[in-house]
Amino acid sequence: MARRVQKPATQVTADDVARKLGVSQSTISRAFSMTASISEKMKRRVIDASNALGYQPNVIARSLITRRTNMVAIVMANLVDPFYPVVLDELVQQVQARGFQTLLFVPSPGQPVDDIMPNLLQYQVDAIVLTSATISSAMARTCAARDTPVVSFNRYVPGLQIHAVASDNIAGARQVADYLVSTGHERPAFIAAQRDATTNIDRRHGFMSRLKELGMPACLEEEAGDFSYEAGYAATKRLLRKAKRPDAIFYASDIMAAGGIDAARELGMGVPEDVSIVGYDDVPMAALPCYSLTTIRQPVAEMAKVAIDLLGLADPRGTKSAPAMRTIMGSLITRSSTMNRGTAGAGRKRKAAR
Amino acid sequence: MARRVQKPATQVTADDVARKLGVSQSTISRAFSMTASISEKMKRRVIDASNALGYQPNVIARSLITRRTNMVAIVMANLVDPFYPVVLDELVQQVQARGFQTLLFVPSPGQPVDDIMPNLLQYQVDAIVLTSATISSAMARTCAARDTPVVSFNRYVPGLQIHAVASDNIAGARQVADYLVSTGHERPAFIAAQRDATTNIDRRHGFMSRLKELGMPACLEEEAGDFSYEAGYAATKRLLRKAKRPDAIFYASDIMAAGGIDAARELGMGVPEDVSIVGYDDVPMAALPCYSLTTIRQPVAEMAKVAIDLLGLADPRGTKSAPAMRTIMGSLITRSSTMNRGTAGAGRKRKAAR
DNA sequence: TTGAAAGCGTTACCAG
DNA sequence: CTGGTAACGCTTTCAA
Repeated sequence: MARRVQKPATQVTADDVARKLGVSQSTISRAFSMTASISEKMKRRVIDASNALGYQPNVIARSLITRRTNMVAIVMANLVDPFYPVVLDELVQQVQARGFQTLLFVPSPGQPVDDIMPNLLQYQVDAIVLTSATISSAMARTCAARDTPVVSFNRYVPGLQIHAVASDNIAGARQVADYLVSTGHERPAFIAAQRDATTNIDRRHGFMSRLKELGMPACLEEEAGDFSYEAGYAATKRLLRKAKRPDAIFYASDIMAAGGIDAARELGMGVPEDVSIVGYDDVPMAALPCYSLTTIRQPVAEMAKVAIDLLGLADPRGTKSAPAMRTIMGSLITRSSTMNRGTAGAGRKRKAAR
Repeated sequence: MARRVQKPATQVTADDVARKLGVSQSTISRAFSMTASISEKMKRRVIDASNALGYQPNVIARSLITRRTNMVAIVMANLVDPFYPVVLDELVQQVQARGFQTLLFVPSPGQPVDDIMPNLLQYQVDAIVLTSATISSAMARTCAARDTPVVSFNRYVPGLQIHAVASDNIAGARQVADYLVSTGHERPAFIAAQRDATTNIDRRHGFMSRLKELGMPACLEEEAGDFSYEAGYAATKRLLRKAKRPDAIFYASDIMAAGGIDAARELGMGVPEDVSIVGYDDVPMAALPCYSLTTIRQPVAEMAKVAIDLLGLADPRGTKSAPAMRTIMGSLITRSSTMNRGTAGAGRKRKAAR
């Protein structure tokens, strides 16, 4: 039996196609470019021969000379919170729709994003999307010097010279305050996540300041520490065990609110009978019957579109726009984790009278 | 005021560093290679000068000559099912831990993976991971010809010449059958997802065949159509409205089972009092108090490790191993969506007697 | 250990 | 419209 000769497994190049057709290698290149001029007939011959030989242009070699890799880096610091798979999905769709590919980076827990940036820049990505993560201003300058646009999704750092897209957290939180007051709640509380996250800061501030405007006395507050189910659960237990219990709790995020609902129920309290619960994000989970969570819906698809648009991928070497901050309006989705407690003053009586 | 000259924004190359140091460009290259021989002193000088100038090797240029991009493509057909974010997280961690980067592809709904493979191969990725997706045998041959290893995660196609990793779906489903029978269930049912998905086929078969072995009469069955909450919900409503109702339902996946629990409750039935519910995957959601779902836990971290190991990324141009199929044992996690209905025969009486 | 030179596979420019 | 030739930024022989 003849020993099978090992196939070289070397890749088919434009030269191979050129040789087969007896034309120059440049011609092969032109057949795959939409700007170069080439006759229809020749183009057909090249395409056919390429298919026959299994030739595909090597985009790595191409990007060496065009200086564009057609890759967008997406940094995802968090895949556990159910909000982020949705975000990733939308971002990737937007990237791919523009003919680009996604290079995904997931920092290991605790790893600062600045650490992975050099690595990422080595790959010569055409743009960078950061989700729930920020970089130092030094790193922002490095990116600017390289003409690599950066957009921060769902977070921003005031003064940092990069693009940013977020839902209007302040306006959203104000809507929650308006809604809770108009439905007769009298002792609202806020459960906070990371102190320094802009999402947390703005939602807290919008909520608190609007309550004050509405003449509501001091709002209760509890620090959960981070945006997790467990943190929301624990903070809620602490809060509801206090003497002066709130009749409504607004959380910095949906997943925290879910933990809150479960905590309240475990304490024998009804949601919304004893306490109304409001989240922020409108993750898929919020619509489940066991939570049926009133929340602010983040328009993720639109936010993703705006974010990718800001990168200006369309115009190669085009004018990089100045860092812009875009905030997009969310909308209040009312479900059954909240209830109308009667207009302020009439209070519980009105409900009982029905 | 002098008009500022526009910075060329050209990247710093090894040549720039070489010029500054008065050495050859090869020396710069050697300083960043761990195999090349270079004096410690020179290496220091190069590294220092590189930092000063902000030089970082261009990995794109490197990969053109090394023929390795250090990129692994991950194809994620589904990010909606909560099982997949977990999978993606683990896979990316494994990829990054080996010093590789992830090129992520999300096919648009309905787009066959075969369509995006050429695109993906153009990027010269060193390996490919497919999750809940399959490719044609022609495409598998193309990859083999290019020496690009492919592993299918959580799905396999018998006879297809690519690696595959999955939990032992047959054994897992058998465990469910054993458990339900031993806890006194007498009318088990199975709710199926896609007919052609190997996960569905194996879970169904393992369950059915074990029930038969245990002398259980014909198992009820309902087709949900796909692996979604909505499909599980709808199929459960159909099933529970029938005259002969099951006392336990095993679903092809957790998210379907969650839909099932909600459907049962909506019909006024108690879970587990009226019907026990069992899922498969052990997604984070399964542990929530409102579902507290009995399920088979897929050892995702271990599966991801095995999958990436199969790609043989460690040895460059090394011996590509023959296509292997690895199945990994899952474990039964019992929670309160199931209950003990007493040993068969004693049946409900025993429970009532307590 | 170091330098010079030859590629890697492509695009882009310049003649014809 | 087509063919030659010079990059792109790097790694890798081969000599010195």
